[in-house]
Amino acid sequence: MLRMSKLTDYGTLVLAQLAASEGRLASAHQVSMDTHLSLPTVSKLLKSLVRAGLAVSQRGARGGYTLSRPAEKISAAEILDALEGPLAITECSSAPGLCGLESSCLVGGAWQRINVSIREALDEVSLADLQQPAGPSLPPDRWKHAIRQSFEH
Amino acid sequence: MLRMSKLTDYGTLVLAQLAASEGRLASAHQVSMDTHLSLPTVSKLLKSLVRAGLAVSQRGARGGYTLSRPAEKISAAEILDALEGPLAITECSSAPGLCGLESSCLVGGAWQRINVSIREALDEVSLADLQQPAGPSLPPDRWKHAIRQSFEH
DNA sequence: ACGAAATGGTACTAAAATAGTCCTACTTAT
DNA sequence: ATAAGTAGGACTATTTTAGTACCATTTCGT
Repeated sequence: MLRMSKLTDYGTLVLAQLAASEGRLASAHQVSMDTHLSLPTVSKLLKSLVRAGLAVSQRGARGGYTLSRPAEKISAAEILDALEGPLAITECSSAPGLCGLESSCLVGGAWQRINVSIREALDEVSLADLQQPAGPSLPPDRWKHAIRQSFEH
Repeated sequence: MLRMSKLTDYGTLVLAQLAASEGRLASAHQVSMDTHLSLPTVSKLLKSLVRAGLAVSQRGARGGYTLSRPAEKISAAEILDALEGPLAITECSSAPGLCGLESSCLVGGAWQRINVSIREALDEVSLADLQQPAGPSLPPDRWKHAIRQSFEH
């Protein structure tokens, strides 16, 4: 239903691999081997991640990549932002005025509100969390009512 | 960041319009006028919505569409499902075994868990909620910690 | 100083998903 | 009978996404 691109998914793997390297420099080649993703793809992703400030690079022979900060301080939301850009759940929601139907739109900012909610929630999930082996398959019930509550004012 | 297709967004408008017609039949033509969306597009959407069971149709002259149930009983999750299919946030997450990297994948079911969480939350939002004029711009703080909590076990 | 091993940046191509339209068949009220 | 509708599918164009390749730049090691 809600989708993120394959590249973003791969990007998470790449970041997880860097996290697993614990501060040591890892070359694109190495990461490619470890993740079983093609080198050009890994390379492209690492470049984006550096530009976004999630990873840092060391150039030259013996160069490579590391995380720019501990995995605990990198949020899922940042990963999405880095690799998908600041796209919003609907086109209208990225900026006001973009939507020609705005005035007559019955739905107003509903999806937008949901989007904001999801975003804030994703801010609270770190790369370290993403690496954890599968937790409980069903999230707590509180979750279930969370978006709901954002509509009750 | 997380995106849904334009058509799904339009579909929400169409449904909202049907809801606004309060049980009276509305033709595709009428809905098209009211929403300012092109007739072929509206038509296509309405057909999908009928197939998905969210709307019912009356054929023939004077025919048209209505919601299959009150707006309060139609969830945002159902709308997504109807118009986007049961796509998941990542490819892996739609079915186990699809992902060739599964065994070596460090990220495991993390995004999947997030996906489930979002989905359940969206189950609790109704079409009627979506129609409400903008509520508070910032959702309650509880929200902020919701996904977070699904990682604490 | 030189060469090998890296990253940086960009441009390009191919494939897939999306959006949008059109046509024909079927149904029903007047 | 005819007009006003929906049903369904096929088709096309556009846009996104994925993936690759190329060349420039930096740095280590000898």
